Amino acid sequence: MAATTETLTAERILEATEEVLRRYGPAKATVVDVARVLGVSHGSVYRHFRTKAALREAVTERWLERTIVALRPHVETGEPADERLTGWLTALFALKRRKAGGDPELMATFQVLIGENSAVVDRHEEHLVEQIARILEDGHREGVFTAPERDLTSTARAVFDATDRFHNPAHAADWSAPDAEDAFTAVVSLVQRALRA
Amino acid sequence: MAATTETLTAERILEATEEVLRRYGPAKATVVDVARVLGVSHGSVYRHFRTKAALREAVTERWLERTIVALRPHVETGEPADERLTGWLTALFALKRRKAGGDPELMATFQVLIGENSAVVDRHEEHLVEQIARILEDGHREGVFTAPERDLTSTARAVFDATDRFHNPAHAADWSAPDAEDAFTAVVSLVQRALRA
DNA sequence: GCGATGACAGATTTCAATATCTGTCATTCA
DNA sequence: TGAATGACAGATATTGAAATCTGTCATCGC
Repeated sequence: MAATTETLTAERILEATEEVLRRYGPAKATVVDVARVLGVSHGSVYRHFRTKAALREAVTERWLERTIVALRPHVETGEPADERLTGWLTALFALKRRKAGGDPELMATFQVLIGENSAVVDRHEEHLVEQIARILEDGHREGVFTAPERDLTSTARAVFDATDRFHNPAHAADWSAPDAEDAFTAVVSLVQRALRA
Repeated sequence: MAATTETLTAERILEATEEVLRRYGPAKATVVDVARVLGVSHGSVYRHFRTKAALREAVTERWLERTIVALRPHVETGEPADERLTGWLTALFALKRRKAGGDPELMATFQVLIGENSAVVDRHEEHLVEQIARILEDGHREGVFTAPERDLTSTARAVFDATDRFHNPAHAADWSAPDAEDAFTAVVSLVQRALRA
C-alpha cells in the first residue's frame, strides 16, 4: 500500500508476489495487487517479468530453491553415508511436513504453483536426485553401499521415487495420519536394506 | 432413455450411474440423469441408495474391486515368490497405465470419485497390501526372501508405498513419460534387493 | 535517455437472477 | 401391500451482463 522510494527490482517484486499469494491465494492474486503492494503501476511489474505466468514461475523457483539450500548441509555431514542418507530423507520429510502442517493454505497455494510449472519442478527434482547421488557415491567409496547394479543417477532416482509418498506435496494430506511416521521409517529401512553392503 | 420392464435393482442402478459418469463426467452427472437412463423417476433411485454420495461411493467400490479381482491370479502363480512379486507389481502398473492412457477423461472422473471416498480407498489399499503380504509370506517360506525385520504387513505396506508413484492415480500424468518404464524397473529392483535372501 | 505511467482492447472473473438438482413424502397403481 | 411416482422446499449450478484483469504501448518526467 505504501510507496517506497527504493528502486524497483525483480527481487522486490518477487517478495511482494509471495506476500500477495500468501494473502489472497493463487486464484485471487493479481498483478495489480502486486503493483499495489509495491506502490507502483502494474505496467512497471511488466518491465521485469514478461507475463504473470513468468512471475509465478519465478516465485515457484525461489520457493523450491529454499528446500535445496536447507538440505545441502545434510549431504555433507561427517557421518557414514548410510546414516547421511537416512538423515537427508528424514530432513526432507520433516521439512515438507512442517510446511504442510504449519500452514495448509499456503501449502495448497504452493501445490497450485507446482502444478502450473512442471518444468521447474522437474529441474528441482533433478537437483534433489543429484544430492542423493552424491551420498550414494560416497557410500560406495566408503564401502557402506554395494556397487550399484545400474548407474548411480538412476539408483538415486529410484530412491527418490520410492520415497515419493513422503515428499511429494500431492500426498500432503496423508502426512498427518498417525502411522505416517512408521510408514516412512519402514520405507527408509527397505531402501537401506537394498543399498547396504 | 428407453424404459425396460426389468425390475429395478441396485446393480442396474450402478451400471446406469457408471454410464452417466462416463458420459457427463463427475461434475455434471446427476441422479436425475441416472433415473432417465433407467426410464424411472429419480425417487425410485432413492429407494436403493440413501443419497447421491452413497451411490457414488458404491460405484467407486465396484471400480476398485475390479482391480483386486484382476490382480488375484498374479498372487497365486506357480512362480517363485520374487518373480511373482515383480509380476504382481508389473500387472498393477500396466493395469493402471492402460486405464489412464486409454481414456484420460474417465481416469479424471475416477480420480474425483477417489478423492470423495477416501475411506473406500483406504479399505482398497488394505486389500492390495494383503495380496503383497501373501506373496512375501510365501517367499519367506520358500527361502527366497529374508526374514522380515518388522512384521509382514508393515513390510508389505512399505513395498506398496515405495511403488506408490506407479499405481497411485494422482501420478497418472507421469506414466506417459518416456522414462516411466525405466523408473518403474529401477524401483522394483531396489525393492527386490531389499527383500531377497 | 530510461524507467515509470495509465489508457486501452481483449480475455477472464464476478455476481445475481434463473434454472436445475437433491432428498422427502403423501399419493398412486398394480 | 409394497414398489413407483411426482410435487415440493431448500441447496446447488448455470448464465449472461457488468466489472476486473492482463498485457501493450504512446506518453511523461526526472
